[in-house]
Order: sequence, then structure tokens, then C-alpha cells
Amino acid sequence: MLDIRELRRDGEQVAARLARRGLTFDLAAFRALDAERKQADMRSQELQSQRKQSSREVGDLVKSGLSVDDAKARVADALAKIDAEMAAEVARAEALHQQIEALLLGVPNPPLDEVPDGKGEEDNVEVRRWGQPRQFDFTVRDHVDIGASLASGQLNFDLAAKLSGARFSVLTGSLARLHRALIDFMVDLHSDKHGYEEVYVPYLVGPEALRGTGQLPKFEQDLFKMQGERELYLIPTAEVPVTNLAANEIIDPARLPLRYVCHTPCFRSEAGSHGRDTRGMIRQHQFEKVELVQLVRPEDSLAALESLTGHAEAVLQALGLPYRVVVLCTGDMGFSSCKTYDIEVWIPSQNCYREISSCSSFGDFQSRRMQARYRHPDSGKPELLHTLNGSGLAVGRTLVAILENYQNADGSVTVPEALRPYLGGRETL
RNA sequence: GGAGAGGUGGCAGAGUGGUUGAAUGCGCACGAUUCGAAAUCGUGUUUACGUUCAUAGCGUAACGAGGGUUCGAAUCCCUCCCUCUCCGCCA
Repeated sequence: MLDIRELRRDGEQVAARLARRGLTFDLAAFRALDAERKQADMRSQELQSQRKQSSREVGDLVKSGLSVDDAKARVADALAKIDAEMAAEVARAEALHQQIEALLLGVPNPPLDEVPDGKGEEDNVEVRRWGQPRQFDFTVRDHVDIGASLASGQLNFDLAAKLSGARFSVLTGSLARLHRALIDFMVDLHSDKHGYEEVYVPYLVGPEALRGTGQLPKFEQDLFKMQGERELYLIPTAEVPVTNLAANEIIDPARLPLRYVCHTPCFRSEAGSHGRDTRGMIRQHQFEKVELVQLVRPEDSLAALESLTGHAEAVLQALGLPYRVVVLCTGDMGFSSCKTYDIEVWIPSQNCYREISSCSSFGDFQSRRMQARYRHPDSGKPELLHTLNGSGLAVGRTLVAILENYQNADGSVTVPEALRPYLGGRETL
């Protein structure tokens, strides 16, 4: 959420930064609303103050020996005058606060200055590459073909469709095991080598948590919502429950930075992407992800984004998968992010790099929504944290990348060395 | 699922209608004392919003959440959420 004080102080500057995302922020409308709010606030608070005073008077009079009825009679006129105006005025102020909040909740995070301008995917800027895409001396097959014909295990979309319809998958045998191995491998790497604390969280969350990270109120159509008397949603990413661990908390600065690694399934309705990636397990309604989340002091967030991205890259390096890192342009960034690096892994069958991780800094955008704060050592006052997260990595897409990059002419797939301990020493699938 | 008890400040724990944002204790911060420390003494110690140059002052709100009664609610009533104990069931 935008900082309303900054908006008041320097609205032009905020609007200009938002304009880089292709968004027109109606500053005049905001200012008019805020001016009205200010007026309503001051008036309603004044009336409340007067009313409080009258109540005290009754108390004082009763104490000094007057009967309750007589005491009430003394202030009746004053109260009548206040009440004639107060209820409506308080309601007006409340309504204006809600209007302003609703307005602000719908505005995305302004990008950092260093983020490149652009309209969409094509304007993202490559930052670095790692690894050489392998030259194949046979015809490359995609993961769907490989997964359908492997001797030791199967990737089966028909079985999944029977159960749940399109965009689900069933894995059997060595592929199911590889999938599980990837999760363990990633979580171990981040907790043992990169200093993240492993955490297990609910997969169903309430609307408050989703509002905190920015999925609500604007993107409800992307979520799966439960039937039933309680309002619960399946998490679209571990970011939601894990970041919200700090919601409404004032963290002891000695505990910072908080760094969590969390494996969860993720559920996305993929509304609005019906035609995209319909083949294979690139884009599913359900997938596993190992997520990295950091909560840091504001001055540390830029460095934290670099290191977090590096931690995600380390997974690909350990697996020997070629990738590149791009910084997303203003037009391609997520709603809550102020700077995002996408890591894209080489997919041989598509002859291009595809997103396998997205690492973002949110500045204080999420923490303001969820009131995730820490006590500043100098001022002693609670101040907003900065939040970050990144996939480390998307497990299904990692499995796709391994099948395709490590495929052999005979239809088998070589197991990357780093994973062999997790597959009972197995060298090929 | 059945029966009962609760949710108050960093923690413990008072407060069942009146100036109580909240006693007391602990913790914490600063100061005094001390060679230094402990002990002791003193002072201070929730948050949000508004106003403001101001993290000064002032105002408003908040005792799980929301609603109600009342001149006045932490205290009374209703709904919801959560925690604990016992019984049942269960991976």
C-alpha cells in the first residue's frame, strides 16, 4: 500500500513513479477526498471531545451529591445539540477513511528508480547468463514426450484429467521420486547453506493474509476459494502465509533479518491465461514450490534482493541447468513488487529461457498492509519492515528443465549429480 | 461433537458502570549510589489516527473482533473468532 503521508507530501512524485507502470493516479481526486476526510475528521473528533466532556460532567455532578436524573438534565441540552450532528459526522468520516483505504489498496507499488521502463515481457533487461545450453546430436523431445515414455516412471496428464480436469498432472515411479527429491534438495540447500529457517505453514488462509501480501482485493479471480461458512482460500504461493507470520507484529531488531524457507503446494486458477502453455506441466492449477522469504530492515532490502536471487540461482547451478537473470521492466512487474528479478531456465524443446523463479523486493508495500514492523533501535519506535521473497525454485518447472536438459538419445534421463543422494544413488531415469 | 473456563499493556496479574490507556509486580530504559557490579532509590516505559516543521504539545480512538444498552462500558447484553480443561471421535 502506498504511504498516504508521502502521497500528501509529494503526490506529484508518487504519481510520476506510478506513471512508469502505465498507471494514471488521479491526484486531484485523491486530494479532494483527503481534504473532505480532514474536515470530517476534525469536526467529528471535536464533537466526540465535547460529548466526552458532558459525560464527565454527569459523573462529577453525581459524585458531588446530585441525583443521576438531575445531573442528566443539566447536560441534556448540550448533548442534544451534539447528538444532532455527531452520528452523521462520525459516519461520514468513517466512510471517507474506507474510501481512501479502498483506493490505496488498489494501487500497485511504485517501481524503484533503477527499474527499466517498458510495456511488457519483451522490455525486460537481461542481467547475466550462467551455463551453456547443451548441443544435442539427436532430435530434442519435450518433457511431455519424455515423461510419457520413460521406463522407470511416468508423467501422465490423462490420469490427472480424469480426476481433476485440465492443468493437473500425475507423476509415478521415479518421476514422483525425483519430484520429491527436488523439494528435499532445495530445502536442505537453503536451510543448511544459505541460513534460512525452515517453516511449515497452513495451505488455507483467510482474506486478511491475502490482503497483506497484495493478492486481495484486486486479484481474487486468480485464487481458489473454499466453500463453507469460513472465508478461506488455497494459497497461491507460500509467500502469503510465510510473510504474514510477521503481520501485526513488532519484531525485536535483534532477530532481523528473518529468513524463511518453506515448501508448499501452490494453487492458482490461472484465470486470464487460458491459451498459454496448455501442453505439459509448465502452467498448472497445482504445483509445488520452495519459497524464500526475508523480512529485513529497510536499509538492507536492496542487498537482500541480490543475495536472495543468488540463493535461488545456486539451486540451478548445483543442478547444472543453464539460466539467465532478467530484471523485469515497469510494465511486467507484479502488483506488490518494487523490483523483481526473474530467473529463467533453458528449456531445450522451446529453444528459449522460461521463468523458473521470481525474486522481488516489496519495500514497505506489504508490511504497511499487514503492519509488519520492528522496533527501531535509535528512535525506539515501531517502523515498517521491508519484505522480499523469491522462488527457490518452482519444483514442477525444475523437473521439466531436468527432463529436457538431461535427456539422452536412448530416451533415458541422466540424474544431475547433486540429486543422486536423494534418489538412492540412482544415475539415470 | 458434548460439558465447562477464559481472552486486559513486553510478561504476570488487578479491575463488574464514572475522569482507568488502565493498580501492582516483573522486565526494560535513563539517572542517582558504587572503583565497578549486585542490591537499593528516583524517573520513565502501548499503539493507531488526526493536527503540526516536529518522533514537541494538543485532540480522538483502542482492554480478542464486530454490534447493542447507557449521559458514560475493560466492566452489562448479543454474534463471531481464538485459547485452555474434561469426555467422545480421529490421521
